[in-house]
Amino acid sequence: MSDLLERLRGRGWRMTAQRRVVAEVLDGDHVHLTADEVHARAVSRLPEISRATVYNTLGEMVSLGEVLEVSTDRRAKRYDPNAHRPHHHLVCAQCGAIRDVHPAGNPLADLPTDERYGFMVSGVEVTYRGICPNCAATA
Amino acid sequence: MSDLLERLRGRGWRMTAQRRVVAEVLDGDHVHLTADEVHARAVSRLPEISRATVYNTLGEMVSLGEVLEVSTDRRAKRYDPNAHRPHHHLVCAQCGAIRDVHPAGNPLADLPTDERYGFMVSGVEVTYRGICPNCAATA
DNA sequence: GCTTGACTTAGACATTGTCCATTGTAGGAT
DNA sequence: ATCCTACAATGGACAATGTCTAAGTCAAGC
Repeated sequence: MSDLLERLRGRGWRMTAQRRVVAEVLDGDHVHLTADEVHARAVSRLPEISRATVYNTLGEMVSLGEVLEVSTDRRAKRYDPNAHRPHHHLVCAQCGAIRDVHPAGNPLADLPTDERYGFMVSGVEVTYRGICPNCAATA
Repeated sequence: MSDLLERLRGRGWRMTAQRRVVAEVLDGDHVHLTADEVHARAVSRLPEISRATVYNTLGEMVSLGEVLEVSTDRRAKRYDPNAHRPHHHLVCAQCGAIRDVHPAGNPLADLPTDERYGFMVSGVEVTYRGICPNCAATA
């Protein structure tokens, strides 16, 4: 079930109840929770887990490259466990729903040398914005 | 000098000293200040301008479509006066420097229908990340 | 079953942004 | 030129998100 948990264990992570819960909460496709949402769900399984621990644990997972930080809106970072398949995001401007997408083309190749200003360009994020079917129907 | 100021005046904006200062601070190319940076520079010209006014004024300019909100890092929104030529951003992962870039290609066309999940896709943001020449030299 | 260093906790603190009631003022009307 | 009035600015409280620290707790190796 939890591939994420397995990978973390394989890296010699000290396995605590708190970390297990955070990893379990984050597992899946199209999962993009904020730190607070992760905390809320973690609390429902492990009532005494603290906010600081959730933030720490998420931060460590990001450092290990097992989870991606995404910021599709300005309110809070979101955490995406799907770190091993490169992908971009499609965000509903109204309700904030997020889907992972895999566009054709390679944006990195589209940035000409004379537009790089001498930077060593290492990555690119693409965020598509629109209205999801749900919000379009309700509107 | 200030095209931005001219455009705003043309929209029937009530012109106050505060708004003038904010518009002047924001004018130029490759300008991507945070609200607090705008406030700091505005204060040096108009000591009694308040934070709330800067936030309000920036928000209004964004609503009018004369200024873009950019969030290249998670710390604070940045404001980009270059709203009338579509462009994307190249960000230094170390020092946060930002350049406007104009990549070839059209990312919107690269998103296949079966990856749109029924969304009405209206826009796309592309953020390139790398290390700027300055930081590369110091490293 | 100990020991130890890493992990967790609670809460104070920092940063960024928003709101509201009050005061001030730009720009049209007189 | 002066007055009015709606719109703008002020400042300070508040909210949301995230970070830090000191003290207590526990997983994992011996």
